[in-house]
Amino acid sequence: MAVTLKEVAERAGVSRSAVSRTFTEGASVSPKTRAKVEAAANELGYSPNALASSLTTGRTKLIGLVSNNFHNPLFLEVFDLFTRGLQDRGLRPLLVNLSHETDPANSVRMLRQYSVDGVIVASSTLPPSFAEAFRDAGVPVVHSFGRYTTSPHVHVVGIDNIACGRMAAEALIARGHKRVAFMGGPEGATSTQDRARGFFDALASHPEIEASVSYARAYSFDAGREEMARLLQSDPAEAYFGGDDVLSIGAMSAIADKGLRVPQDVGVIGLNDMAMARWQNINLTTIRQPVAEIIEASIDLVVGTIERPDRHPETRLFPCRVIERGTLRPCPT
Amino acid sequence: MAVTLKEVAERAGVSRSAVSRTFTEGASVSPKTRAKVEAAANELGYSPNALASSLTTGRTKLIGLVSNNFHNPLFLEVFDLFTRGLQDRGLRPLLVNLSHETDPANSVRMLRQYSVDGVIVASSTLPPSFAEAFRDAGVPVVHSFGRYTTSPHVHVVGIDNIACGRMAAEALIARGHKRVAFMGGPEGATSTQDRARGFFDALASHPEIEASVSYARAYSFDAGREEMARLLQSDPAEAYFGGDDVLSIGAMSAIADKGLRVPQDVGVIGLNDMAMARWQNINLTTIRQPVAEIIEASIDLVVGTIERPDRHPETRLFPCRVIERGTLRPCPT
DNA sequence: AAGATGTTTGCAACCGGTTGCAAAATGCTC
DNA sequence: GAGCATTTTGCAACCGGTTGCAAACATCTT
Repeated sequence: MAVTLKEVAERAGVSRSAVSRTFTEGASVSPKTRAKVEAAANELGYSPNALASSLTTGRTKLIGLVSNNFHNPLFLEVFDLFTRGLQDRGLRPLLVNLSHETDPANSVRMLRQYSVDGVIVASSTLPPSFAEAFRDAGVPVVHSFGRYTTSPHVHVVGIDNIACGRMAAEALIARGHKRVAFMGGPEGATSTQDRARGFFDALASHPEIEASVSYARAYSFDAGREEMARLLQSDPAEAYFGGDDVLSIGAMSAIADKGLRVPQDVGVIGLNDMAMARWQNINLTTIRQPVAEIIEASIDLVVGTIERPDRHPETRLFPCRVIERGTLRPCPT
Repeated sequence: MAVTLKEVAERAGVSRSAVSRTFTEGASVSPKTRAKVEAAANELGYSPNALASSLTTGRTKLIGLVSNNFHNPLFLEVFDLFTRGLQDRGLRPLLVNLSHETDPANSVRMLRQYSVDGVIVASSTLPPSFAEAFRDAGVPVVHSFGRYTTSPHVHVVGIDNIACGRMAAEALIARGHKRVAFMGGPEGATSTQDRARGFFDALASHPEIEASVSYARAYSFDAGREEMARLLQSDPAEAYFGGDDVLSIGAMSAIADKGLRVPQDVGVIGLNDMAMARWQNINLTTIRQPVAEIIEASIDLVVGTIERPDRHPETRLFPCRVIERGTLRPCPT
């Protein structure tokens, strides 16, 4: 079915090597043969088989894009940016949906079978050991939206979740709240753990402020709504740091159902700044995660590691900032 | 770096063929050699190179998943289901983000370079000619969420958008509305054209009902909001069929800002039933598109076409149904 | 015009597998 | 244990490319 090198070579009256070289960047071909080859290739509609060439070059230009966040609207933006960013560099994303899988062995084996040049693990909930399994298998890897560790074994790109937690606490303090709370995602998610830690760190120097914590069972609307409904049954806090935007939106839905107003009765600050947060009917005050920068850096890093595999593991953290909208009362002036 | 067939063969003391055959379904190997080979393979951590074998078998198990809908929350569900469904069948999705590209030539060339076994075009806005370009190149293809045509040139799986438009009109009529309107997505999108057609078809037999139409510039929150804000400046209809859920949610935001209530002052019915539609703070009455069934059928169809490439183009349309929630007043009894 | 230099070319081996074929091994029957 | 059918095995060619190497060719000196 497909046209091969050999057919082009015969038609152009040259050797197979000549054809191969015409399609290889920086190979030695005279303008004359190149012209002959290109003419023949056009007539036949030839384009080289990337997989066959990968056998000898050792490069497939395939990048495994591994994620378990297929229910978080932020990740639609993430996939959009990753696929575009990779395509712009001539790379192809091979998507792996982890869903409930937590053992990296299968993913590692599968992606090695396809000889991916590198892997990007895009997840804020997977443990660092997941990405490390790829490194151990000799596959260049970066953990995007991953957890910061002081002695990383793999490249990590993301935000400083501890700093974000702190930032959220400070935002609530600055608004004069005396009873605040952190409503996290699942307790096992690394991002939740870190955000909680930063949140309470910042509050440590404010003993006058009462703080509490609870965890939703998932980063989802329903979980946020349920958890907030539960919280509102007893004595709720004045303002909540929701571990994620969707969670916060769910929480706000429970607050509204209870007949309370946001931000007058209960304040909410989210995290992520997904597209939906700025919808006027949601208008969520939140902490913005610079998704585009994180993704750019992740791609740069994986490409860099492909070129120099022994490169030292690096952590790139991007600063977040509070986006003022309507779910937190203004700072007293 | 990677372990090869040859090394396993040497270690097991057998020929390369023997090793190949142990990893090939249904090949002839004695239990004894199989055991030797498996032992050696385990010790070395060998797993066969899928790309190399594809050279001779002609199968890569790669499926191109082509889409331009990276801003529609429904498509997060779509990608989730596609990736899982493909993985469950041992296939690997190679994701292609079309963004602004409308010429299929590049995608076709690229996916042929990677010898994908088949392609799924997942888009409700691309014209049929897009998928046809793959078929013309000899690549098995199905257009998922595509437009129904009476004499299809490629497999199409989706919904009957004309029937959906009709269903929406009937829902509004049943509720006793006398002034209704269709607020579509971009006028060029095939899905919008068909939904409009069905909507007005159904109204043709109800001359007493006044109907109007307008188009938002995109299937997005902002576009829906803008368009509805414009509509509300003059004399609005009693109830709107929004061409899509996100569009409808945007429209409702404009309605709320104007101080009008849904459904008492203005009714809204959407289309898709994306996860968000059932969020209690949105609670959108909408027409449900059976996404999971569409995706299952798409995968079945592309797999079937890979096995029998000359298979006659087929159209599989799935029935939609109205999901009653809170944005349309109840039917008078 | 011969020699030195640089460029272009084809040969042949290789990348990591698969597979048709014939030889070797095995299992059965008598 | 010979004779036969059946299964298992290895050889060698092939899939569609790339690349080191040496020969062929072109270009430039002197």
